[in-house]
Amino acid sequence: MKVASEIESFVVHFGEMGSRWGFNRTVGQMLALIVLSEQPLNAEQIAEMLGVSRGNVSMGLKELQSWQLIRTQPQPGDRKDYFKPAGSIWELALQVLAERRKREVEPTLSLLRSELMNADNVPEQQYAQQKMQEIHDLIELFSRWFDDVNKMNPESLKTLLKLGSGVGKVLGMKDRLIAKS
Amino acid sequence: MKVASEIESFVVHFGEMGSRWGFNRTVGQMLALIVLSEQPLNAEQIAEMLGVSRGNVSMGLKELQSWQLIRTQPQPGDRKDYFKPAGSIWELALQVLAERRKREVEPTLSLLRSELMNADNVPEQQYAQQKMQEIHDLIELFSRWFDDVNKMNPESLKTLLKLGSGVGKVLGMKDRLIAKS
DNA sequence: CTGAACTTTCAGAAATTTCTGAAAATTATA
DNA sequence: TATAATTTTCAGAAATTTCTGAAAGTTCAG
Repeated sequence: MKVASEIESFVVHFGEMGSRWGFNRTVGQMLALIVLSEQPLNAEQIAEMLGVSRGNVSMGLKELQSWQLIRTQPQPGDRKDYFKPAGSIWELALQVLAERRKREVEPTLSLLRSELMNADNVPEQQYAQQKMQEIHDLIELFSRWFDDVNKMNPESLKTLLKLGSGVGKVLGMKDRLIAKS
Repeated sequence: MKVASEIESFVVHFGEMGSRWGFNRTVGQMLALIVLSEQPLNAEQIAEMLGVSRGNVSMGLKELQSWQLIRTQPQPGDRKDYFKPAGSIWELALQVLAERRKREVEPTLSLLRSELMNADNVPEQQYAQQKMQEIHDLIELFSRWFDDVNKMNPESLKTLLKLGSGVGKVLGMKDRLIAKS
């Protein structure tokens, strides 16, 4: 791989991690490279730096665009497409979560809803149906929570995350507070 | 697959999803089956129901145990191992998240820390290093948050999730509240 | 229009992951 | 201790995913 060795190990590692986040090794490495590069990169540069084929890079770029993680930046006097991250690190992370929810969580919720809708009322399936209901409710709770906090501005969100379970202490006071207001 | 058809489609779907959560299709299906089954199941029953080999089930059970998602339950008068979920749906979900953090997030944080530690101070890498620092800080923030809320009891956690960004409104009142207490 | 520059496509090859099933290992019973 | 019941292991087979690179497609300047 033709990048500074300090960066290489991160790019490689990020490739491995990428596969946990819904895209394959090479796509993960491509994203890492684009994020760490101050200048936008073209397909040929990426292929060269990662030592993979031009065709593979083309497919990977398409995938990263479908995730809305990168976008093109026209370079004056050059017909090639140059790519840069579609937002800040923070925005990219939220975008990955949002996209995964759309691609994975929504279909699961739909399936569970329709299963529970058409459920026959036979005793030997009641236990399974109850578990499916619990799973549905849990996923929906997480999903709604994410949807909600995703709308917050990054600074508020950071504050919220830093507070963590400390929020619980504040919550305990909420009723009292509201009564006083 | 030898299970009620209402359950089958969920088990199959859960298998697909499982692969996004760190284990393969069959392991995902095995977990779904064990979770939906009121009675503990033995390896032979699972192999039979999913139509996979006994050896495959043995490996899958080992994996689910290493994730601490299932445990054995001795059945009087039967030498076979019978498996059941290691906790409630809620506990299993948190366990998957906790395990993934241990297996994926921690190594990434370590790598980033050591990269940033040994970073040379050469100008052409400053941008990349700054991005790595941002990624590190973001991951650490999420990680700490999760660690923290993971310690909450399920009921408080549910309340917190339901409140979502509504917490923001309460937070704005926090200083005032504390001043009054 | 023509042709050079660039990108995309996709069939087959390569790499990787998962699965099988028979043999080895383990465990309990008599 | 012998043996029957059960689980684990793992080499090779099968399935799946990813990658290559040449051909087809697109775009645009002249």
